[in-house]
Amino acid sequence: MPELPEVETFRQFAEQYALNRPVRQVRVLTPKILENTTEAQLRQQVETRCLTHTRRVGKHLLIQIEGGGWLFLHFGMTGYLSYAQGSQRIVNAYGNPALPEKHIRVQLEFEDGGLFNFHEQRMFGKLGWTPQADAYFKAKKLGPDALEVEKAPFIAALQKRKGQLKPALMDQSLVAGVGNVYADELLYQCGLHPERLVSGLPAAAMGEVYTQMVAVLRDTVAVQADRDQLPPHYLLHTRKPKGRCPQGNHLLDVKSIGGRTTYFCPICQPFLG
DNA sequence: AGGACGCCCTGTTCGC
DNA sequence: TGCGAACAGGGCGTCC
Repeated sequence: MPELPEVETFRQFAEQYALNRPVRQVRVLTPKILENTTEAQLRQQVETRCLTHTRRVGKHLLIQIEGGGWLFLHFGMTGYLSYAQGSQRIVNAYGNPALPEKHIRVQLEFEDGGLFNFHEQRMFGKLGWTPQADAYFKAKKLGPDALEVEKAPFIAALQKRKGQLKPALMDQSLVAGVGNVYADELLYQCGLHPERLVSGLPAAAMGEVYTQMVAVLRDTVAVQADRDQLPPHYLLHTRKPKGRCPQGNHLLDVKSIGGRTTYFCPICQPFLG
């Protein structure tokens, strides 16, 4: 499930493998993955040119094309990148070399024979071409990136919200990049119940939400989103049915909140008004 | 208008 | 044993 740390890892991967080498050919293996873009348009915009820069806001990755425009990538819940050179040296993103070499939807072949692949099993992801980065982010109604936003504006935005805490944090227009898994993680680290109403939350608690959001996302980016390398007190290690709280061994509770499966510790995250 | 909810999609897991 | 139902979930459309 690519959230901010995974997509940041993809961005770094793209920086390493996809920039500054002329594209010989674009292969669209599954045209349905394209958004607001035809195959012919994509080829016309990318072939013979180099990719020059990357940008990321939340879960959206943009790669600038020499001479104008951007390639945009969204990874849905099963998307990832890979790179292959020759018949050996297959490299996968986010610290997971075991990802299958399957479900390639779009492939860039460089002049030097390198292959840069966009994989997406479940087809929730999208790829396409857009002329302007900022217009793209605006059209997607993205709020500030969760690792760029500062504390005061984050708290101010949260204070305007009603409803439950977890769905608010997952709203990409409030803050971009937090998905289901890291929303559960940061609330666990805060000791806050995911159904807690935002309206009843003191500003100090919102400050703690901010602090843990940034800490969890930074920690995860620092290990290239390889979750096995995260500290043992992280919930995501046991975030599964019959899993137990890493800090107290309590049986985790699981329920659907805002339409998403939510894991939390009923002891460490008690429900308060 | 903001919040709640159903749906898209496909591979895997579960239950009868 | 085998097959169909349930499930996972980011984002968008729809409804109130």
